[in-house]
Amino acid sequence: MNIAKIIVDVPANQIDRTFDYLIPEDWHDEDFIQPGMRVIVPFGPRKVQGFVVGLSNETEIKKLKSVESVLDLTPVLTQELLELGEWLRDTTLCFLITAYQAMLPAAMKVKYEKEVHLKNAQTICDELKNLFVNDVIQWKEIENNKLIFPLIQKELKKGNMEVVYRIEDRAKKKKVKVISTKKTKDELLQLLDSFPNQALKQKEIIQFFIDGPEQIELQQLINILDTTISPINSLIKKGILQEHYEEVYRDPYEKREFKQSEPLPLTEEQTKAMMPIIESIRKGRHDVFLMYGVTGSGKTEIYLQAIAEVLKQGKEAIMLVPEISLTPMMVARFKSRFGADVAVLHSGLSQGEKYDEWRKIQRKEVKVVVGARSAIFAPFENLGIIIIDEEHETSYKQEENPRYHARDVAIKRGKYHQCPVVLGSATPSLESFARAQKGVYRLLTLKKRINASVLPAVEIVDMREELRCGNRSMFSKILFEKLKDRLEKGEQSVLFLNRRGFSTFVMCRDCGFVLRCPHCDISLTYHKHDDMLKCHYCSFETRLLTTCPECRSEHIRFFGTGTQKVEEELAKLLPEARVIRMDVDTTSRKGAHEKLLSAFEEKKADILLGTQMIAKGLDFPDVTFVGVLAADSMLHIPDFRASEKTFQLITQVSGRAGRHELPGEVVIQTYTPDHYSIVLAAKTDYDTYYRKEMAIRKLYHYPPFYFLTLITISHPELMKVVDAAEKVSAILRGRLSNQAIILGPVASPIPRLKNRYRYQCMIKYKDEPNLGRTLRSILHHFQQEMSRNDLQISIDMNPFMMI
DNA sequence: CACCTGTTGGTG
DNA sequence: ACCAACAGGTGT
Repeated sequence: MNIAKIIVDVPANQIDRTFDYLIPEDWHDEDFIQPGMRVIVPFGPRKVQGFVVGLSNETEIKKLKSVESVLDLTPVLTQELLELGEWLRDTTLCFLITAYQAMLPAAMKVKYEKEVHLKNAQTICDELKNLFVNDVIQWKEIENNKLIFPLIQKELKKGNMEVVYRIEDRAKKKKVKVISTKKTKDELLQLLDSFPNQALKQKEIIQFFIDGPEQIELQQLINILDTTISPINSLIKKGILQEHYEEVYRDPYEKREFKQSEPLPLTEEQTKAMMPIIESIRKGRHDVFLMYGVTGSGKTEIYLQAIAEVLKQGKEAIMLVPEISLTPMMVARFKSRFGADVAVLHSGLSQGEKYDEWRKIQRKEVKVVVGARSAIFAPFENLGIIIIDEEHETSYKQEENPRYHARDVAIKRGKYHQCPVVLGSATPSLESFARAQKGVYRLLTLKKRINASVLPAVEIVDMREELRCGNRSMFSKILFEKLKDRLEKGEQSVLFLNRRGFSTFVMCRDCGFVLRCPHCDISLTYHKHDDMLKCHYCSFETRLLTTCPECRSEHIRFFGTGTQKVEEELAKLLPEARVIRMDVDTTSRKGAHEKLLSAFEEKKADILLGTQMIAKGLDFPDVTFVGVLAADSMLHIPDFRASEKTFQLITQVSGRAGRHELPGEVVIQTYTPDHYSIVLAAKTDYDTYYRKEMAIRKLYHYPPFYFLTLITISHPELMKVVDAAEKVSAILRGRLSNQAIILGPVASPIPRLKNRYRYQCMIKYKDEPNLGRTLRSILHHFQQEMSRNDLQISIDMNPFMMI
């Protein structure tokens, strides 16, 4: 085997196939190069990263180039993952290289640097020479410089300089300096006597090595002896100490202690739900379970015990949790049960920390992974179970290429490993529940909360009625009463509002002009603390205007309520209440999320006010009241899942109340108190909701009755978009069966985003075996315009975001 | 004919 | 994607 088949890191249509490379002779006999390894190969005039996907002895290519170097000593992708990548390519229409990159931590994607190196320095004038640092200059620094660039080009042509494509592997292992002694303890003792007395610190250090360990981490030594590096360096210079580097893992949880926890006793209902899973694990069967259990019914304990069973069989487990509920609480629960067997992967970690957690998995040093979406690609080779908690969460769908759904990947991997997949939720997605009803998934039901707590009492408040009664504030009378009541009792409340910022739009009272993002066709949100208007879809922000740009009027008013305004309002009405606000604006800093939550847990605040991110998984014993300020804020978005999302959100938020001894109460404020998703969520009547929603989905040809594919076409010029969109739809109509429903082209719900006009086509279909090929040929057809003319066509074969 | 600009084909 | 080679137009 002297030829490697390689997928190179060039995400383009024509390159999305293997290229053959010669394996250098020195690596032949030992089978050094294996499929799944990352390599560097020459590609055209440059060098790129690639993945070895196969080996061979023959090739049709005459003039083979050789593999330049390897980045890994052992494969980073298993055979299973290599095949999984092909499946992803086919099911999500991405490039194979994109699929492979998605499976690995970002640190393993190399960085490309284009540099110019000085070769014959003496022939080059000093002016030019001075630009170079150590005979090197970055291409980026000169490519746009009209004066210098031509001069450099000339020198390149003459051969006095050369272009070098440098590749940087970001996957740097963290190393620490370790200090040890060269001498024996007796020698050290002798040295100590002969040491000058003024070298106090040096003597202390020698004493340390006489009493203590053979070696110690430099930083620790400095801490323990409360010294600096200089006496240590002196001792090294004297040949008494020596330094070397050791590789360590960045452990994000290093400073925390986890008390060992034991399995909790299960209720009868829990046991009944768990047994089929255990059986499936023992028999090595690929069953998909849908565990439908009300909030607080103890699903997590079942997960933990199922995982324990898997570990007993010597196998591994993946547990997926939505990004926002991957709280320290959740991590602690796993770490305290499984100790050092757990790796955690989530977005709060730095690139290096993620890489280290991943490496623990690869080296088989852990058996359990708890993580967000991409943890589904954990390179385990002996999987015993995959669990997806809060199965209905939309964050399991990746909204960029590869546009995969972690649930689908989980089932695919479960099939490969012949292991069970458990989907858990209090509000299952219609897709999953429908499959459970059909018997495709096995349904496990938990109807009771553990520790006998009852589901909270829910009250719906009609805000139109409030307005009629003269209450113009954002709090209904009853919600305010309850807030005050909890405050007096010293119990905690959670307030939920799915809008960040201060005001959701700003309008001129005189002419009705609404301030919009110049790039996005979206109204700007006012943020009070910095007095800025911000676009929540791109990074645009601008100072608040005091006069209307249209009519010069000064009657600019704020409309719509965001979390910042609620916070301000609370400070006015309940000045004694301590409020923690949690939204993207207060949690963007690293660790802020965690800090705010633990402050609330330690009862340093009375009210937790927040968006989306406080809806899931939080479990605080003293929270007895939950207020949903605007239940319909989600209901009116242009998305067929709007009502499903509303139902789920209300149910989830309500579930935060009264989870322990104290009973909980929930108030839901809405302008549409009769909407079934709100009424039924208040009653926690999933079954009725399911039936009602299914009827609507059937009527309007939506999932789970039909499959969807959404094609979004965008371009800076409107005409180009319309033109391309019409062509796309024509191709679809020409190629698909007449059972497929093709909608559009129409302008997208957000018709302009980041300076690009957007049109879309939607396809609803039941069975369309030619769809994949048709879509590929569309991409093929437009590939020139896409690479040259700024046209973008994105195809989502199972969209969750309709904008 | 030098120089700029946009297009086209190929990458093993 | 990125590059090199090519084609065609402009200007001195």
